[in-house]
Amino acid sequence: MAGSRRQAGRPVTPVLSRERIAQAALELVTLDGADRLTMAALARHLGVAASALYNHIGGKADLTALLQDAVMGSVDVSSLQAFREGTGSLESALADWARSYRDVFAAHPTLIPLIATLPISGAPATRRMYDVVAAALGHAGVPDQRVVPVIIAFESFLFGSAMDVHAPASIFTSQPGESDAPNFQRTVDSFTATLAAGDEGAGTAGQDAVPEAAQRNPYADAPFELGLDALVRATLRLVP
Amino acid sequence: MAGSRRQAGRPVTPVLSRERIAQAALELVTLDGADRLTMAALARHLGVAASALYNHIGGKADLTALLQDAVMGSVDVSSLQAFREGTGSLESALADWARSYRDVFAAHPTLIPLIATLPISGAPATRRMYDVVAAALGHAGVPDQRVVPVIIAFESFLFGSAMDVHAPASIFTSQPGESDAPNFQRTVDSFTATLAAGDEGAGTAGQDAVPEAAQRNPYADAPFELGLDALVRATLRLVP
DNA sequence: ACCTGAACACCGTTCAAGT
DNA sequence: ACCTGAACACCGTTCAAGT
Repeated sequence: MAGSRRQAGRPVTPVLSRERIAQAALELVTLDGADRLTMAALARHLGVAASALYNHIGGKADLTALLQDAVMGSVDVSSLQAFREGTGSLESALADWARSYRDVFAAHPTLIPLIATLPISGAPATRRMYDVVAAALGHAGVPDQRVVPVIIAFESFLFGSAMDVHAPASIFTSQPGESDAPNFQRTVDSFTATLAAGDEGAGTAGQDAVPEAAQRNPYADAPFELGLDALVRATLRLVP
Repeated sequence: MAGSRRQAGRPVTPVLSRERIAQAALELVTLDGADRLTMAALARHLGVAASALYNHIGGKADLTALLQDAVMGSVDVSSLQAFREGTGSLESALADWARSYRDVFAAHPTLIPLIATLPISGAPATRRMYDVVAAALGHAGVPDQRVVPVIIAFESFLFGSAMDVHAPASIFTSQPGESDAPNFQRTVDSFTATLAAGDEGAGTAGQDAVPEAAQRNPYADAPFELGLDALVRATLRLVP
């Protein structure tokens, strides 16, 4: 216990690097959520003092940028790449990419607000992803000046949808007292009833502070597919 | 200076209330952004000690719920209401509502991550808004079990779009060094070129810590209108 | 160059003491 | 019931001191 501390002063071989820090941060976020990603916790996870991190990263904003690239890099663009090379349809390639994108961020919901408003310059993996999407859209015949609006419209929807995955399902369980909003309540009941067939009553279980992916809102998938279909159709309509 | 402090003990007439707190919080957020909304700052704004707030609200989460309702209540649903009563088209009513929704949250971008994942129970103004939307969709002939997915798909897109309004415009100004992502870069140039006509070079001005609405991303509107059109069309397609 | 450990100015929240 | 003020366990960040 007492002897396990590293002595002060420069170690013979560096303990940290931007890569090690990024990886540890991603592990921590995946385990505990971004709320628990503090400089102190990250340092503990790496076995160093918190101040040691500042030898490698500029601060917490810099750490966030590292995380962004690590997460974006795991979005699956293989279908789009294949389409660009002549295999498959734009329709299914876009859908595959969008579902992967949403899944990746649904697995890290607390990261979304951090990442959604971040510039992509200096985030190589992110730029690479955009490039593949742009190339595929161009290959399909979408006019150049329409490509960026398409990508951003998708992205806005994907970020929002990823957040919705973790909206508490209790959105739809109205309190006995509050029977205002009768129109909304009726449509909610109708919607949940259609899902109830073939679904064990998901909702009441797992209340405590469970890590991220735990309480997945079962009502998020139908809206996602509806919006995705709408955006894919709009994109196809842009091809002359 | 020395005599302006309130003495300890219960004041003859209460200084605070949930309403006063909510209003002050909204003022503070509008002025400085949600980052600067701390219990201490809020208390200072109200002229009380921070601990006094806990006599009226449960904590910061409770404060956020108060804010949610205050903000949601300012979304304009009059077009949807008019449509339900027989005036206008669903198409334009939905678009009016969506633009208002986006504008409201674009004015409070830092609030989005807080609100997007919040339950709506116990938020009366929010429930009222949903009710109007649901009633309008029902009046147009959208089947009951499809109403909720439509609303959530819109909402996901609207939250994402509101965030995009405040994405730094520098997303599109690539560093001289990084000329990877050539496909993306070409479409970016093409997009910004089409906007350049009739636009004073927005972008380089206003770097410092300006309050919320200051740096509005000029490239956010075209993607928003594209996605909005896609979702409106998808909604109309649901009417038998 | 790269680490430790103390220090600083914050944060949200609790609680005894006052009226 | 409703306020003050001290206190607690945090936060991110800085910096001298070590090697």
